[in-house]
Amino acid sequence: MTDLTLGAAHRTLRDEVTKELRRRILSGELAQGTRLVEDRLAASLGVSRNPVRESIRVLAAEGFVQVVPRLGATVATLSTEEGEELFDVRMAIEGLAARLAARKRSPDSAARLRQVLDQARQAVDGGRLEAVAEFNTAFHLAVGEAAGNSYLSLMMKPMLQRAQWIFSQTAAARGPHSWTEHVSLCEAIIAGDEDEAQARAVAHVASARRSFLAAVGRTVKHPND
Amino acid sequence: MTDLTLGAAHRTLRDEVTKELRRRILSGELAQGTRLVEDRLAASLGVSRNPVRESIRVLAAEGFVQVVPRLGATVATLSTEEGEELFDVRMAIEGLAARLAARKRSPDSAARLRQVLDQARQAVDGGRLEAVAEFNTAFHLAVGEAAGNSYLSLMMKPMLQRAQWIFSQTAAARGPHSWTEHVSLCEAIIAGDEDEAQARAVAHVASARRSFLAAVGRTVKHPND
DNA sequence: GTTTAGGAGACTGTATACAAGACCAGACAT
DNA sequence: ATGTCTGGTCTTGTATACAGTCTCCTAAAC
Repeated sequence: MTDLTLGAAHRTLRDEVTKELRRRILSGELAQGTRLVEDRLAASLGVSRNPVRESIRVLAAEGFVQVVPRLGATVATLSTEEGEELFDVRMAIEGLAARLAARKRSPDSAARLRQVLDQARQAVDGGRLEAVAEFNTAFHLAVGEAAGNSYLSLMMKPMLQRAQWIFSQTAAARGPHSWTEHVSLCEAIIAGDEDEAQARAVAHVASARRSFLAAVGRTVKHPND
Repeated sequence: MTDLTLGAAHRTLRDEVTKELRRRILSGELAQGTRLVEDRLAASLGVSRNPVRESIRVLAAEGFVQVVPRLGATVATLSTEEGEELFDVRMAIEGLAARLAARKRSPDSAARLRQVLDQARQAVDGGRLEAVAEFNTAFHLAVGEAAGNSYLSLMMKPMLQRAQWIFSQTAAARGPHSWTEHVSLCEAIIAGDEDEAQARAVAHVASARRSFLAAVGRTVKHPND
């Protein structure tokens, strides 16, 4: 009898392409505004145009790609203002996520949060910057998962990836304070203190916003407005 | 000189199919859990499978469709708990939207809000229930647009459509109090009173939650403020 | 009676083919 | 020089074709 029909987790080219394109965008390998020509992408990935097209639609729905009918798709552009705007949304969403996570605290989610924090710490110790960014996103997402709200999780995933994108684009690395903020947020959630958890989450995002603005002030000139 | 290269707003089958499938889902024409067979949909819409496939990916990203590789797509199912969970997210998001809209108030957005409210009122007077639902969603979306936050708008559109879906599924029609709540929220935004606007928005969503729970036939509890 | 092998049909995943729109460059007219 | 026509080319939109896999039904074996 077939043994793994459930656990198979089939790999489709479409999913692989989506992951790869998203990775290229988040890493900056595909710069903002880059034209996404289906033929070229398909050739460079060794697949046909169909999986590429479907991936582009998904990335467009997530906000990473802009599509204009008949004119093609480009990597979305992110003005400084749009980057800053995201932090407002994050404070609202992640504040809610932290509050709900504290309310619904469970041994499982606590273990999951600690696990991700530990992976992040190891990445920090190892100086693996790209892994740090990954686990940072994973931690915030784990908070969302701990909230036990499916639509919240659905929303948060692209939102957090977008935040990761913004940081990679602006070269705004977070310092060690980001780590301590994660720890205290994690503790508040595990302790079940809703108000404290929400406050920690909001403060953390506000702190990230300051890092972002500082980095923008350093590195970016303002040719447009 | 070329006359309309910009305003063309090209129609693609993909967009038409996406709109039509979303409409069928929101209207309940496609019930929860319905299998979405690409061949059949393509035939019923008079197109090939490709536009249908791309539409399904988009609807999946928006949360209306669940896709399992190699097994196909189905209309998402919405448990009572998941339906209720959405209201938590809405309170956070729409509260933020109302606050930002009040902060960024402008004659344009005020006119837009009043326009949608007027359309909604006409639909109410005419007893056009499906139009009422449409304009209700449009009003909430207009608040999001008035906030002047592009990512917030991007998030809110599927979220509000999902809310509309939930109401159509549970036959939880909102009474006239929904109308007066809209008006007072609109006024608070135009007046620029951030705290009042946010409070009105949160209260409105809370009111919607009560209608939902009443329709579902469960006792209203107050797990959160 | 229950279980298991196997095969037919159905459906998805992927590739290829064709049609139509958009861009670019050069020719031509004004 | 400016403008606009025209052909060629590139790219997207859509359709079709084929391969792989899943489901389900049937039948044989225990």
